[in-house]
Amino acid sequence: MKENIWCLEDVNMYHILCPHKLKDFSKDHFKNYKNGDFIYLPGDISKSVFMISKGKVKIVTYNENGDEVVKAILGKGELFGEKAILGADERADYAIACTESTLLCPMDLPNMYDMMRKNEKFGLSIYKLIGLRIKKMERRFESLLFHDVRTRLCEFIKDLAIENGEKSADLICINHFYTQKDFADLIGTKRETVTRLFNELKQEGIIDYNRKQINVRCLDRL
Amino acid sequence: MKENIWCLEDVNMYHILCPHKLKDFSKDHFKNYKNGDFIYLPGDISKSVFMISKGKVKIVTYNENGDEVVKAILGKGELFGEKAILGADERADYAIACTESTLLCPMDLPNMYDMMRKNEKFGLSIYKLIGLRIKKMERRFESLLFHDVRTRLCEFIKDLAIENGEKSADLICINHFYTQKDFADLIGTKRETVTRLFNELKQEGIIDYNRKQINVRCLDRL
DNA sequence: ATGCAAATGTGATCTAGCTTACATTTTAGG
DNA sequence: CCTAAAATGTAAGCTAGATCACATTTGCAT
Repeated sequence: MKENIWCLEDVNMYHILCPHKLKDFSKDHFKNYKNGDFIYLPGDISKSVFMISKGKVKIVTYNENGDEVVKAILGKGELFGEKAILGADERADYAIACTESTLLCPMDLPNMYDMMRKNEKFGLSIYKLIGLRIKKMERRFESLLFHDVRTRLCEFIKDLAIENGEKSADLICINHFYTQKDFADLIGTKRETVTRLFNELKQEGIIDYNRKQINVRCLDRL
Repeated sequence: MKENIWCLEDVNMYHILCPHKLKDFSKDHFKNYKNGDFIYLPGDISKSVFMISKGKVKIVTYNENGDEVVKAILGKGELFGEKAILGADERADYAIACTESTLLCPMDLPNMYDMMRKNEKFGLSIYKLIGLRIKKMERRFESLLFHDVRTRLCEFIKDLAIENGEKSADLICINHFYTQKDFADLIGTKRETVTRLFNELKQEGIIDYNRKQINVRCLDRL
């Protein structure tokens, strides 16, 4: 339910931020990316923020051992690169389109600031979005501190179900773009453990799954 | 290095934000708190943000098992309750003064917003501060994901040394307000483990310590 | 001063989840 | 259509750090 509220708010954000409704952004165009295209790289100067209009985007870094670590997979209506607003002048990670024809709306920073000053509603929306991001991060952090791996995975799937799930009859169907390695990165564990847990949950009749779908049988047992 | 820069920036913030320099805040006064005083409680409506002018403030929550968990201990020039700016209307944790005569400058939200709109420099400072907070959080998060407990404790002490340490001859002296339980909470481990590690580091001649001081003998071996 | 609660110290288990080490299945690209 | 690479599956063994169970020290309140 908390999630539900957030989710609604997210949608709201999209309507407010979506440049179709914001003539001031008329200069900016939507940009199309193919699967695998880099949107930005670490070290690039941050001169814009992106709103996803269609498709999925992966945010990725490399840790000190050189392993690739997925930090987030974002979808329609979500903002990224938003640390630019907060004064980061260099990108710190990779943003990679991970769907064919990913449609993004880049929003120019100076423009952005201008709008935030002039348009109260817009400004507040941005704050709220950032606030939401912080809340999410804190939630993840606390989950990492206090919950074991299984609980974390269940929470993650639950969130996915609520945000992207399609309710059909008695089960919720999640179409996603995560590999088991991605799940592992995002909840802070190893791939093998994720595999084990997925099978455990399947055995227990809580979920069914294949590479790109999870079907949740009982949300409340997650 | 990076820490140093952050630290400097923090100080900068203080100069910009400190209400002495901001006549628009003339209505707001400094407020004095005694050791143990509650500044706010979970559920309180968030109508202001606080800047610490003197003393220390503990931010505390209770996890689902009902254990008290320290989330941060903040000092002069640091801001807290700033999630109010980002649209949180209720406080989510406890803020407790933990020094005799803790001096705070509460900054009213409506005022704040007003200023942010009118005064470009002020607005940008706020963004930067929040950006800094996010960066810090991400750093902690990554440390939790990738480093073992000992490394995390060392990083924590190193940060303390750089932020609060006083260099005297060949060692850096840190005067602090943390119990071993606090350290444990903040780096995500248990008190017993912290005790063990403190002694380990002492044995190895890297630090010396007592209840309220840590003397770092070799920063680079931490 | 003294007595009690909080903070610290230390050892003996115990275990979740990492590591390692492969096997199998699926997907993409020439 | 075939092959290599990526993604998944599974099992045995190991280890960092949690837990439990106390002892000791410190500081504060009366």
